[in-house]
Amino acid sequence: MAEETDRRGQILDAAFEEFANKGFRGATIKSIAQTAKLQSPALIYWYFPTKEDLFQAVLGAYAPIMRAVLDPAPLLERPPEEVLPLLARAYLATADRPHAARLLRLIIPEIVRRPEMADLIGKNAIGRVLGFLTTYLARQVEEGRLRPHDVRAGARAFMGMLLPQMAGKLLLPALQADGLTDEEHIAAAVDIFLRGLRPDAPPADAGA
Amino acid sequence: MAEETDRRGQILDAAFEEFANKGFRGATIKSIAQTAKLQSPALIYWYFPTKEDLFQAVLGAYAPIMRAVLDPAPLLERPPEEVLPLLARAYLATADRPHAARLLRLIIPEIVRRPEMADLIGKNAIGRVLGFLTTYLARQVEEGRLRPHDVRAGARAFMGMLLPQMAGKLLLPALQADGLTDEEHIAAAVDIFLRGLRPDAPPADAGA
DNA sequence: CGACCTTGATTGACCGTTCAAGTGAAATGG
DNA sequence: CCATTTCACTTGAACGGTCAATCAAGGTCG
Repeated sequence: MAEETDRRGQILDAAFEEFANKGFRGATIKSIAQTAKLQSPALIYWYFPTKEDLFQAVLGAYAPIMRAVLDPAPLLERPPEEVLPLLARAYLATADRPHAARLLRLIIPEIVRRPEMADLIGKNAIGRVLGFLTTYLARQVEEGRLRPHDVRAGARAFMGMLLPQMAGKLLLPALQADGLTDEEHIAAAVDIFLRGLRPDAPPADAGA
Repeated sequence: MAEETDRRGQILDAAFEEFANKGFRGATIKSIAQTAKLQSPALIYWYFPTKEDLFQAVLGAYAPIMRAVLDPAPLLERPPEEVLPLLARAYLATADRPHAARLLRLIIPEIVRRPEMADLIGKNAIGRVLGFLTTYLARQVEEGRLRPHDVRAGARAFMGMLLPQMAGKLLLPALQADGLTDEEHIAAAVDIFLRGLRPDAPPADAGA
């Protein structure tokens, strides 16, 4: 949209859409050229040496879309009652942002087929969110706001609780049949998680 | 393995492996024929009219692998402390069964590209597990073993808590870096979930 | 013989990619 | 001031390769 005058951006946009809809193999140079309204597919090769390079360029150009979700701000000091709903909301909201949703649909199948991409996403995206949550939970345990537990599992569990809802919006519309809204799910999930980790039986010798 | 004498089964096995490794488009009739050690790819067309039909046949032949996970036995009456770990263990164990793992790797990308498959999986597989969990949780709430809550969200949350661990085994080996074992994760997740839904603070005016 | 199975060669479509020829606007030179 | 060269960009046509699918011919049983 914003790139209509810029040929390179025009191609990048079209390639993004085509790759997201049909996958790397399913999207063809010709179909990308058509989506970009080029008169000839050959033009793509003026800007990108190969289809694979175009794919990587699309990834590089649109990856920053996820930055907001991946860098969960300096919330380390805020209490979980505040942080977790915030995180959950930001997380589920990505499925409502068309570009982010398309990026996810683009990435998921490629994770399955390309080990390097699985490594990249595992370490840089999911690993980072999980890493933040892990240190955050550990900190909250230290401060006595959560009971001691395996924070690696805690982080996985919290992130995971949101995944089926996410999948319902992104991939499996059938899951939305029961009409559970994001806010309802977030409220219930955060409630279960927080009650499950509430330090309601502190040891007698707990100091500050 | 068990089908080596049966040509049709031999092709089905090879097609399963190829489709799971390379996807529908990536696997070719020729590569399937090579994997099945056929002298000619044309033989495939004696048993299956088209590549698409072969794909559907593979799905039909190997889908029953997931039956054990999808039909969670008549556990409705057992208490959650018993049922949830059992369910979680059966669920995560599928990633260790090579055939089941391959089936999942086959299905996931096709869910993204084929809306009909998304519908099929959403309703028949995930929907069924979620459905069982929903009615199970509702029953446990009725019997006072869990506190009242939105059971739709509860079911999603519990299933979801296991997903990151599953993903680590199946798709994103990078997530296994922290060395969290299945049993550790199951223990921690079930613990959080059960404490989070423990009916330990009944409202004052709670009736029967 | 005839039903079932197997094969090598082939077809037509489409793929990613290349290429030589063109375009038009800016830079150059007289 | 205009003619000419230059160069970034664009185009249509074509190339070699691979794909799913076809087919006629042969083999192998009962």
